[in-house]
Amino acid sequence: MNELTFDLVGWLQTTQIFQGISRSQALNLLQIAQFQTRQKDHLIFKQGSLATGFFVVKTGRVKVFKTSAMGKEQILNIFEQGDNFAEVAAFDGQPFPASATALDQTELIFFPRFIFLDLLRQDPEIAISMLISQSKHSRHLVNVIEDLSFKDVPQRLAAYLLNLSDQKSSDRVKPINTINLDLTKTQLAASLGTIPATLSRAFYRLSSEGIITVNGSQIELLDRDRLKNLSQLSE
Amino acid sequence: MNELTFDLVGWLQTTQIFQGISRSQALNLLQIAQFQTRQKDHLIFKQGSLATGFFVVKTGRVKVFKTSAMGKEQILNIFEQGDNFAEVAAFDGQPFPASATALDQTELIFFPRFIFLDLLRQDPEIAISMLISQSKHSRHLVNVIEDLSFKDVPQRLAAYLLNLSDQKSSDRVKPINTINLDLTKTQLAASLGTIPATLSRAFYRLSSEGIITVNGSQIELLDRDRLKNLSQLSE
DNA sequence: AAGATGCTTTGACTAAAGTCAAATTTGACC
DNA sequence: GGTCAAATTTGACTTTAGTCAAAGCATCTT
Repeated sequence: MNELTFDLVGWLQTTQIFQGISRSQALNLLQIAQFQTRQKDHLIFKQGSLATGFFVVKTGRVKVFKTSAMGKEQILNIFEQGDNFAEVAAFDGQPFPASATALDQTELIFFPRFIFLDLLRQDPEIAISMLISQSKHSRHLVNVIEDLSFKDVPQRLAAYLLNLSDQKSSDRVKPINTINLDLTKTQLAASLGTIPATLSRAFYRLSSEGIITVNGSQIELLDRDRLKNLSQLSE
Repeated sequence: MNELTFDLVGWLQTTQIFQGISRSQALNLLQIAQFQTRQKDHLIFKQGSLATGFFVVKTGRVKVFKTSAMGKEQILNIFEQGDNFAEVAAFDGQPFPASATALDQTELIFFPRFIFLDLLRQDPEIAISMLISQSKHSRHLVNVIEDLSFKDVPQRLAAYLLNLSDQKSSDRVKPINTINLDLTKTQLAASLGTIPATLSRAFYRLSSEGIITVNGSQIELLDRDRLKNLSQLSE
């Protein structure tokens, strides 16, 4: 057991999906797991290709997205350290319903499908963790549908900004109102189901109404109440 | 073991989620399961309420949907005989992300959360069935997002009609081109993320272009090729 | 520092879909 | 068969978002 492996075991036990796993199980898993790295913007898998397993993000971020025939992109989810993704395809054995690329330089751990299915049979607790994880992903997808169906672009932006601020403020008493976008505006547009030009106008609208201040990727939330109101009042 | 119970055991073994379950396990399950019926249009659960388990549809159909502050409805999924739904909330213990009502007179089997978790621990195969089922549901949600983000209303309608026709034709050599809508047009609008007025205009567009004929809820697909083309060429 | 590349913003325009209300059709039930 | 309520369609209009192209910024490299 070299030091690298030792660290990984402990780390793996902190992930959502493998919390509660035993050391020896984790070690077994890591024998089988494949370590991969991806440079920024490089492909991890492509929509329609055959899925042979799923991934856990060791470092960096991954975007999972669909591309339309006309080249529009819709980001479905962004995964960070400790998140697992692409379980869907790993379980039903169908092709990936979406593509994935690295947003940063990224280290991934890949778990082949069949081996993982064996593990689930041995340890139902992992299956339950996986079910919980899938539930979270489903909730997120339902949220995206809700946003697309009910909210206009400024409302989706307002909701995104509040969310981002809440995330960054999670360990504080008072919320942080000056936030830095963790995505380029082009990527943000693709997350919100729109295009850069329209997002730009949404930023303009919110600033001209005095709700936020925009300075490049630094956004200041001037009026959380109005922002919240806007994000909830929908079609 | 009365005759009713006997039938149910066999039936339960044919559902996606309990296929492969043993007779004795199925019997145990049915001891715990709660049988419910709902009249047409009656509520099954409401968005935000606490989830204590999940359902299997015995007969009838169930729509799962979100409602916006302004009263617009977005149907997320429609479940039929043998389908399970609301697992998401059953697993993570959070409130239901959406509401559900019966589309027809409906018989449901309800499985309480904790008892089901026990079962998963005893029988990992059921956990795997559940993971596969969740994967299917996730794929469906991704499809809805794709439609909302990439397709205009006539395109979504075209895709829906083709899909419906394919479903009904599944056991035939030649596809059935005369189909009956299984939803009212108001419900269909809510499925496609639009409103009745807009859907009506989409039906008009497709008929005026000679792609379909509309006669109330009976639709004839006149030109499958153009329909397919339309449904795929997107933004 | 200059250039090149890629991201973002803006303008002018078009197209899509929603709003609201009125008209019409449909189906269910006496 | 007639009546009512609900569902659907239509019309006139407004709002929202997309298209396309040009201009403006930023950043990274050499």
